[in-house]
Amino acid sequence: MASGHEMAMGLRAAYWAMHRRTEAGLAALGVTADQFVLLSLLAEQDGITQQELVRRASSDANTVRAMLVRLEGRGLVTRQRHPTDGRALSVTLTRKGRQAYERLWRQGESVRAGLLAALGPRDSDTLLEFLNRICEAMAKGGGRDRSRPAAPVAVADTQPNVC
Amino acid sequence: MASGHEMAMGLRAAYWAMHRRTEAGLAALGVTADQFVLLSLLAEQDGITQQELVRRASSDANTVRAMLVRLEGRGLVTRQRHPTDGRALSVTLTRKGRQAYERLWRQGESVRAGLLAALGPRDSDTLLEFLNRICEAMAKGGGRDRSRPAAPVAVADTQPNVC
DNA sequence: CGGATCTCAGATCAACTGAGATAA
DNA sequence: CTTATCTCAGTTCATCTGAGATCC
Repeated sequence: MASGHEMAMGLRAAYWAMHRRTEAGLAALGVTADQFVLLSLLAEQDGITQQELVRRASSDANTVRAMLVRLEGRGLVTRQRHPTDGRALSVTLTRKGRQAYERLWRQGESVRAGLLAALGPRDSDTLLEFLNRICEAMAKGGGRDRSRPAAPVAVADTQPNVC
Repeated sequence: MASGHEMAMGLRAAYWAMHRRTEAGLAALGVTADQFVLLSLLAEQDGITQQELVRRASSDANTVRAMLVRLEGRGLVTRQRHPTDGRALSVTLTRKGRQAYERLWRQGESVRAGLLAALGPRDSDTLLEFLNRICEAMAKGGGRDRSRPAAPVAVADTQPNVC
């Protein structure tokens, strides 16, 4: 019978094993696994704001900014004022960034294949559902709020959440 | 149908959600979530070597050393020469360390309860099995070996592995 | 005005590299 | 001699805090 502590340690072990393998595969191309996450989110939907990247990458505003500054310095992304919201920045992959992303994606093929092969299609779906439930459970109540008293009466979440 | 990329992102999201909640809960007691992992491994089995901690914590020898130096500086652990292997150090919780660990453990109760409640006992077992399979799959082939040409003909692993 | 988005400075920690000491 | 364990110096990256600018 699994304890909460075992689940936590198992999650940790699996995440780090995956992260290290990804990192090792991508290192030759000069991009970290975390930076690749940002690039892949931009490849999926270009022109989203930093805030959106923060949410989707399960990260932090300052961290994402620092990473984007590095990526921008290497000419992989650009940041421009958002057309309708002057506070926000709209982040886009450059041509070079997209080419780099495609190479990185191919480089990570073996990791993704390994994940799928480890569980098979059926259990992969189940795992994803379990992980989403955990993410939701962990997001509730412990989120270290950086927005003051939280949204008051948000009727429905219009934005798709990471969980 | 889940893709390898979705599994990776889901694993990332779940791990970080859990990690952040743990970190937030433990912050008041001046210990990071990663340091707590070491303390909990020592509470489970005292007197193990740094190398053993590295394996069980899914970490790195230099990282573990740095963390132990901090913990030792705060009087939570001690390190002494291993009785039979002069190369190794045997790490132990001090009285203060064990007391701190017990407080930290209680502080993390809500996180562990949240994990269990999110899946229930049956699915928790299933998740643990999935995570172990992923960990094994990721450990194969991509481990960035720091031991030269790898063990040659190890008949059976005497040490329990993290995966 | 309050709230959201981003910037900047600064600190801490974790992760890693590479070289070396020591012991098995 | 080779391998394993740990030490040490130094680097990079990610994370987070807190203060402030700007815009909605």
